[in-house]
Amino acid sequence: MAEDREVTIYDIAKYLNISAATVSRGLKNNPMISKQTRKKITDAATMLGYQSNTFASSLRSRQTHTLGVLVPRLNSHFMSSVLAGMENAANLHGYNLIIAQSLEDVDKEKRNVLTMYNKRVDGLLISLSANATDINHLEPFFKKQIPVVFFDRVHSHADSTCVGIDNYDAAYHITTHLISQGCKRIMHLGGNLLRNVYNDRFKGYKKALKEHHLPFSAALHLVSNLSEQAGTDAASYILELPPAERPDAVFSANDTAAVYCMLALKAAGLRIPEDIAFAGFNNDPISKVIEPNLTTMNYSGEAIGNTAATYLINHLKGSNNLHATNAITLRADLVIRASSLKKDTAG
Amino acid sequence: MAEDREVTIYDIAKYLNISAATVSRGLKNNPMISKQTRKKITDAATMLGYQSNTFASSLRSRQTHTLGVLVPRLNSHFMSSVLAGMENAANLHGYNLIIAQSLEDVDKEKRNVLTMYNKRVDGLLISLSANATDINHLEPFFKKQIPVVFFDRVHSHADSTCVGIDNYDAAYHITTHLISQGCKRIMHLGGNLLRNVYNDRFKGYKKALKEHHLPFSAALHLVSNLSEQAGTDAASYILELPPAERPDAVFSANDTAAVYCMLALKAAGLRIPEDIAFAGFNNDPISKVIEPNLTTMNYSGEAIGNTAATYLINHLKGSNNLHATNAITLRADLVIRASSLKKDTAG
DNA sequence: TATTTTTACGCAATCGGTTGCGTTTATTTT
DNA sequence: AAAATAAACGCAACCGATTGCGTAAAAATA
Repeated sequence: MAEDREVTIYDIAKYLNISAATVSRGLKNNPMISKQTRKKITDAATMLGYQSNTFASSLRSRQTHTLGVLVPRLNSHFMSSVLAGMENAANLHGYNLIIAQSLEDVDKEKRNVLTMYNKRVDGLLISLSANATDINHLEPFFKKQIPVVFFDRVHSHADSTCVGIDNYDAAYHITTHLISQGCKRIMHLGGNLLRNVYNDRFKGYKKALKEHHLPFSAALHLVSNLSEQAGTDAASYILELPPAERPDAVFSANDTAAVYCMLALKAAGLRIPEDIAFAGFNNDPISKVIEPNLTTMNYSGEAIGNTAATYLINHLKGSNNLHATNAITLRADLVIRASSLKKDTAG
Repeated sequence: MAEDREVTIYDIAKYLNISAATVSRGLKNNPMISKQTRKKITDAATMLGYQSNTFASSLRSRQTHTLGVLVPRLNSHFMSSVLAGMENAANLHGYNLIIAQSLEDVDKEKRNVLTMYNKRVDGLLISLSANATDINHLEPFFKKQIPVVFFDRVHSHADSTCVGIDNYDAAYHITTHLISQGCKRIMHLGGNLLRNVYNDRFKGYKKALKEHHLPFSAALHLVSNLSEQAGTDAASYILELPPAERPDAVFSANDTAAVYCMLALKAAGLRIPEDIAFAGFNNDPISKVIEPNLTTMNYSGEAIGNTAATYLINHLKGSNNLHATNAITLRADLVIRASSLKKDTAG
């Protein structure tokens, strides 16, 4: 009873007594085919339950309508928002997403890049793993002119565009805010300086210090993976400092480390923000739950994902050009919450 | 200089003066081909920079080595963990993932299912959207014997397997725990009862009540989408109840609603757990940040994702059978934290 | 050495759309 | 009405790997 063979354009052609070529064109709304014929074709297609075979199509046309997405880790609030944004954009334009994670491992990143390449993705969206020192593994893409868009953890390249926020500026503002609250010894919990996001935040932090004639102290700059544990460790570090050398504020490059640092310091009896003010980065859900609520930098992962994917797709469709655009910077705004409010705002 | 054409098995064949058929077989380690020839083939392949064309392969072999993943929302901690688990399993076995989200909309779910079908995924991993009343849209898959594995938000079907936890049992235990702490008026913040996860949790909650001769009151059962807003709304609802009718505990079907309910009640001056105890579900990161820390049900999204994907892949490889297995239940354990500890544990 | 069995490989037909180019039919121009 | 142009469609060769079946060469057996 159930037909085992797939319905093909040849079946439609036979059914309508026309050629398969016409059917193929008709299904793609090729103006070369008359309106009436097109209608007949699409009608017959739905009638017969036709489903286009993407392989045959991709094989011949060399287009997959698939985008590769490579991220360090899938399971973070930020990254899942990015993916949601990308999925929206892709879905809207008839593209699919192949998603893989490098788990912060360059070797896995390389393997995944190769897989994406083999799968002939039409374009690649990538956020680099922590320990990637170069982007030589992307050469096959550049060589074959397959467009690459970096997002968040980017790496400048002549043939591709970067989508993200201005981390330098954001960190500068957040640090300035802490200074405006009267903080003078501001610690920075930073990430791997190989990655632009952490490097830029570090630079923005230093710039703000310098501008306000505050000294930069290496003792107040901790580099870690910004995990929960790293936050807790930072707290221990702070508590072990001689009271006179303790920071009166902490600017963390992400909310997770900030929150877990706060929790440990609160447990040790420190008051926030009176004894030590806090600011994070990301506007992660936990920043609205910790008490006092965490001052942080808000930017939309969904917007980043959506923008990056849309931009890539538009490039593929020829309506814009990656090579002309070096970077797209999205808005990020400082969300001031109780964790950093030392002075009366009424002041 | 740069060759534009792809390197194909024909190039390898020509290079070695053998047939393309032999090359094809040699690349797949077909024992029909002698060891030496195989070696020559693989060597020539890497030498010439050969990359297999998956379309040609898929077109002919009718296998895509791609799994479709369809989830309600990508951006939740739980779901991104699930995806991470799936990605691991898929990557390990040489499979790829095509991921899409339904945004809790059946229509989008239907469209996505169709896309996956068109993309000829080898199998489908799906968690149903909130308002899906049936799974008729999966019929094409069942009809074509393409394996389907449900996870988390499942729907029993003769031809597929469900992977998740025992929500009934988990809710029963969590409610029993609240009762053991002396709570007598336990409210339940539940989700859409169409979905097994919420329905089962509701039933488990009721069973625990009944077993301890506590009356079930519809006034203490709120159904919502369990969002932040829903949690806040639940708090308002509680505060508006006559003091005598107020619950002395809340069991929420997820952590988000629980946490936002707690925040609002705390702001209103209620003490947790003294005035009202709390328990959530999911062990979301926020449950460890809220004060007091939230008692919740912990289960691994990664394990669910990994198990579901692995099981599907094994089925595809023929080493196990979906039809024989109705459901796979993973472990979930109660994590007791301060939000529900009314009695001295030393007691 | 003749014959059977194995082993190793080649032939050629797929899989199902796509597309350059040629051909027919309809429309416009002179 | 004849000629020129445009519109609509068909032919057939792809795209690159897979695989059933056939065959030549090598090994085993008689």
